Amino acid sequence: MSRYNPKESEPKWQARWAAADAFAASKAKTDRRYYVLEMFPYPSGKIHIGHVRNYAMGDVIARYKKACGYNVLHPMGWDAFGMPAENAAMQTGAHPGEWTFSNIEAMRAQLKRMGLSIDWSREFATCEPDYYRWQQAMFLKFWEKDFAYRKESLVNWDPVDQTVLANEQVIDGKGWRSGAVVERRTLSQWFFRITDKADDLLAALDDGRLSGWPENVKLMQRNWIGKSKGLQMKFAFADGGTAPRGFEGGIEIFTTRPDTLYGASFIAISPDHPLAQSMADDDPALKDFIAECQKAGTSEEAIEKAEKKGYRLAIECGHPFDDRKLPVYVANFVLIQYGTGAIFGCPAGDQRDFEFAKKYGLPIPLIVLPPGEDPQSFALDDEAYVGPGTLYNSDFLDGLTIEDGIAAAIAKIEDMGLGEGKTQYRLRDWGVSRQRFWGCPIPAIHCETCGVVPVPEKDLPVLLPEIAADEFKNPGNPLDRSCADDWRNVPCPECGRPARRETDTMDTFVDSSWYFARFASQPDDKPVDKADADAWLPVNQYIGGIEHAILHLLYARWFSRAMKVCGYLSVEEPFENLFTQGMVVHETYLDPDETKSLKERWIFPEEISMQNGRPIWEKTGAPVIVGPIEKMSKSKKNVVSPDDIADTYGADAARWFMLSDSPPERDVEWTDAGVEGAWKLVNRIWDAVAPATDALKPHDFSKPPAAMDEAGVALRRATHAAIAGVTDDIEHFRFNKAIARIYEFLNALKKTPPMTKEDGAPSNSVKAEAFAQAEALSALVRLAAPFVPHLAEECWETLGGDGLVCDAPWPEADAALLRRDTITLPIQVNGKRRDEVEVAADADNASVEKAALSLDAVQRHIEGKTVRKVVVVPGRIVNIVAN
RNA sequence: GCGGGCGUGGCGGAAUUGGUAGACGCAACAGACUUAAAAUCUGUCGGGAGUAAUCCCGUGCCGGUUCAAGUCCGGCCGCCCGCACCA
Repeated sequence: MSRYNPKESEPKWQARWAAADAFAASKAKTDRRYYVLEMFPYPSGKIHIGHVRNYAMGDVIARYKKACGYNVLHPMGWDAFGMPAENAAMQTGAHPGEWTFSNIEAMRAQLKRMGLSIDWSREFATCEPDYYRWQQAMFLKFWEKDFAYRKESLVNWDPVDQTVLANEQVIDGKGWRSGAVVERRTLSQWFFRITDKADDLLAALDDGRLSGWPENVKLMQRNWIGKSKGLQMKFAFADGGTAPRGFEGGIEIFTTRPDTLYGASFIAISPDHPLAQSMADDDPALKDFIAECQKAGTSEEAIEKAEKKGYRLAIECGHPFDDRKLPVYVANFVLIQYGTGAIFGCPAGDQRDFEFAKKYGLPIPLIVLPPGEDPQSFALDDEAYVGPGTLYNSDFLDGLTIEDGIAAAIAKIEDMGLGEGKTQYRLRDWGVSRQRFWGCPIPAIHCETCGVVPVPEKDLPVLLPEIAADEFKNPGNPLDRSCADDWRNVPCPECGRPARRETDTMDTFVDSSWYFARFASQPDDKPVDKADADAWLPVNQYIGGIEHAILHLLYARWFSRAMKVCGYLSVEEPFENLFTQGMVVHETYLDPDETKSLKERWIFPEEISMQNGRPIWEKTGAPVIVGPIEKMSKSKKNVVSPDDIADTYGADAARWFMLSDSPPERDVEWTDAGVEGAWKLVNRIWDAVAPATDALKPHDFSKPPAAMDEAGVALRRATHAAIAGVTDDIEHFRFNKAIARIYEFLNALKKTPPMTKEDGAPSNSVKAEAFAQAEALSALVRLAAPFVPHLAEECWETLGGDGLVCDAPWPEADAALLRRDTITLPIQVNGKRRDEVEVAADADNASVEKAALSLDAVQRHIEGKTVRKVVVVPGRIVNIVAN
């Protein structure tokens, strides 16, 4: 019997699929369609095993749905703009585009080796003008609709890389890449007005529109949007005469606890608050204080340890309800980004305010009485009280619960015309400007006379200019240097006078916010054709890493809404079902030589061999230190190459291993033993199929023979149980269990005596037993096909199946074979299993009880006792209670 | 600090959602084949007692509900993730 040879088989079947155009999504037949999408890769250079896991999952779904008769769209492309290309350019002097496209070439070849059922005709890269020009067109539309706007904003500025950094890219106050201390600058930046949709983005998480999303992702988005209801109100200055110019009206604050207004003892504003900035002009000490606040780290520890500090201003505010005067501080713990950048301090009800009041000797009026406390004797220890209770010392609020107090206080303030109930969001508008070259140019022109003017649509695309390779070696954005003057200097589209292009490009998250729509429809005169996009969207199954739980998935949801308003498409929620898969992790290995720096001590797994169960470094023959199991990363060198795996075991084994054992949402550890196990499985399937040449041919599977021996019936039952089980498991993303069932089925199949002639040749008879075996093999191959597609084709051909197995229909379970005439019930006495009994499946409780009580083991255990109760759970269990 | 999740053999993990704990795989051990190894096949494989039949214990710990708890409830311990001076 020949051994299965993936090196020959895999390229052969890949070529056949391509020749048959097997995975092209049909444009016409969208009534029974299914759109499977895995988050498209950044072309970093090479596919890693994590990609293999991600795409293998999507491929199982895509192949399964195709077999079920769906018109499947399963595309692939490249998230191709971004910093790494520019960093590579900085190092090598090559154009970022060159680097990107050569990576795409390499990675496409690697992906094709994995045998994915991709419709490659729809492939694109976001850095291609055919893609980004439509992004520019939509940008203009968004601008027109006021979804895109410019504003001055405080940004994290990396002085070495000379670019703005997202908050996530600032680590301990330093740039994640350059390590330079990040500065805070005010820059005029482009924003998308995502906060306008905050309420709907939040509502959809809870009203069933995203019922196909995992709870943890929804929770993260909920927290990120961070809705809180409260009161926004103005504290007037106690002496209007002293108010600085422009701030005469008072200080606007936001609070979620207006019920505690009587507990107010000070007002605090952020160091970045305009009032603080303005007053600092005449107050050098305040200026110093503000500068000091801005220097402080933003890391977790820095915040936790940071002392509450304030600077008392020479102004006071009046209390809205009585004649108290409240001092005004600039305080380091008040954030400009949230609410109004100003608060009223209620020390008794807020720990930060409490610490602040203690430090500056401010009063701490008690206003919430915890349940069961005596108003005369209740006192705070060393903490604010934030729990439930009744309001007191609060005039018209006395005796109310916190909830009622909030409503009453808001009503009163509204009556007085000082403010109103308001909902605040933590979510901020999306800053999309990046001072980078390798991104989608923002189609705007700055004119001294006309201001910021949109590039006329007829002038799109604004292409990235040709830049001499040398220029990339300098930090910063070449678009904003003289080398780009030919591109940068343009006449104003409105007045015709000399003007300058916007040199910022768009955040790459913009590129990935609509690519799924472009996969569905790629007209050459607009972003998408509405009818085509509507026919395919929403994506039925989206699969990707949990690291995109917030930003990408939130931006894409907003972008769909914006596109809908602009008339490009009709869906608001682009992803019907979302699955977030776990990472691939691997052991790390370290050179024991501690004189080297840690960074230099990591060793690639391929340099390790096992001797007597211990890892040895081939280079030295000496043992290495086994480090922790971690996410595969280049820096720790704990990576394995999908190409090497495919060379050794084939793509099928790699795919099988990535989906077996661990549940898909959990991390999986890559081990050599694991992939070897998968390789064994490939061979076991092949060994089961190989002797059965053309075994399918004599049979009409729609007409099972009436009579069959016991082994045949048992095999048919196993076949149909496997079909039902695997189908259910795939539907529910339980690939590890689907695989376990295939193993079980294979074990059952191998226990059945082979039904071939003695000389090993296939039986051409239509004997019932041969039918059962042929049916089992046919099902086995089709059930395994989504996981190990190349092997399945080879098997299908051997068995004499019609056409390609990737075009074959999914097997259907016969319900009659899933039903059992008799079942085995476990029998418990006092909750402990003592025996089991075989009864008719439809036996009534009385006869089951009788059968159970007649068992020897049961009699032994109830001897000398009285049977108090017999619990019969039909089809499940019997429990006899005796004492 | 706030929010969420998880804890099952040597390991990855199953357990139809309250009903036979340990499916399936990996590793290990024993045997068959082989001059030998690899591959393959067969068997054993949570702990303890016993020749055996069988019995006792066992899902992080303590308690509770129930005929019945890995699963539900309360309280601890440990690990992981997200957010974080959000007023």
